[in-house]
Amino acid sequence: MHGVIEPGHALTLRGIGKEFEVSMTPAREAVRRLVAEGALTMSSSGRVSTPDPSSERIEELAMLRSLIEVELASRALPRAHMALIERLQTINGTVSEMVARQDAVGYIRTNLEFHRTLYLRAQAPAMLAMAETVWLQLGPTMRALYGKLRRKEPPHYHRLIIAALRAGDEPGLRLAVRSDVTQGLRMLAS
Amino acid sequence: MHGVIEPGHALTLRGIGKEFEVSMTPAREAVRRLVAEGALTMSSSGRVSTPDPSSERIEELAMLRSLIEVELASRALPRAHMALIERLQTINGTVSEMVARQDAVGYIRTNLEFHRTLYLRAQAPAMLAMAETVWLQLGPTMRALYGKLRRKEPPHYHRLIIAALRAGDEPGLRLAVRSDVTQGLRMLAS
DNA sequence: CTGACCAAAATGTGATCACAAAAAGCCATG
DNA sequence: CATGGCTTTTTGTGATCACATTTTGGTCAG
Repeated sequence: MHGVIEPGHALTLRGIGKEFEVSMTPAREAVRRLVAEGALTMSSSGRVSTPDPSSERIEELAMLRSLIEVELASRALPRAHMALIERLQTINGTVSEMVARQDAVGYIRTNLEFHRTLYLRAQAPAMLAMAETVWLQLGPTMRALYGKLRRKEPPHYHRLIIAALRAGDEPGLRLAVRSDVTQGLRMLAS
Repeated sequence: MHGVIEPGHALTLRGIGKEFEVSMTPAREAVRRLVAEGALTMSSSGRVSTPDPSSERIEELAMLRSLIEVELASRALPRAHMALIERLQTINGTVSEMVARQDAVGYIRTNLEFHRTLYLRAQAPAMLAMAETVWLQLGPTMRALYGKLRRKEPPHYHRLIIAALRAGDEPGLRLAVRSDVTQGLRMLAS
């Protein structure tokens, strides 16, 4: 989810087992789960690797993020108090720091933390779980994306999200979230 | 997914293994996958059972169906030719037959087949997979719902969907799909 | 240098087992 | 008749093994 592993990287059950000092059985169960969630892909022969989605699939996943996360943000809006907004600003500061430090994994992690913090307020665990499933599928891809666009400034749309939350502006919030989610991935898909 | 098992039904690894004439290992892997997809829930002690979602969770899942399936239908619309519409009408006839026969499982299966047939035209496998994951979570619940409302007439909104497809009416299609998806589940959630 | 072929190594699968924890019965006690 | 405690049974977990298949690596012919 955090882009620690690049797209298309192959994994083996025995390798995972050795890495975490367990036998093949727990490694197999973990891999099965991750495959079911789309975090890993399994070839016809049973080998697993991180997904390397086509641009069409990336576009679909971006649309799913947009659909689900806009709804989550919208549900979080009426419950977003000052303490939450301040927390989001703090996290956003960390995001900027990661950008300045050129830390791809740190950037992805804190960026997702920003979104998750907001969406937790929506009190919608099933929808949040679904959103996180999509994040899982996009993890390696987001890392590759970060390497491509070499951004130097912190995310613009995060500021718009915070501003819309502060103003209680629902249409503005929906637009800002959609833009933030779509922005980077649209570039990678093309 | 088809409501063969009622909500809250408990399953055991050895029982599943015996039922399908395999050892515990394949049963475990299947259960792990189904738990990851939300088709089964796992207690803290590792026992698995069919989900029996709260009304809040049902409402969330209905919203997810609505968000995803409206988009799928919208994408399928420009590609929906006469052959597809006729096929949908045939399936819809089978749905009516299942309603008349009071066959809950048959009704759920053909109803989902109606939706899947339409959405396949959207050429969006990731979105379709996500929708099917939601169906999986709602399977047992839909069976319980069918027992509650004892419907006698075939689904009204399916006709609206077909009519909108025929007319190329996108707003009408979106509304019809949203209504069809929400209709039954809203009743169960309350 | 390239490609095909073959041997060797690596890998996933399914089965079985021992063990600890949890659930289910069961019995005595109030 | 209900209830608390104890025993028995059931259940999931992790480990290990044999086996079939796939992948890999190297070698040789063209």
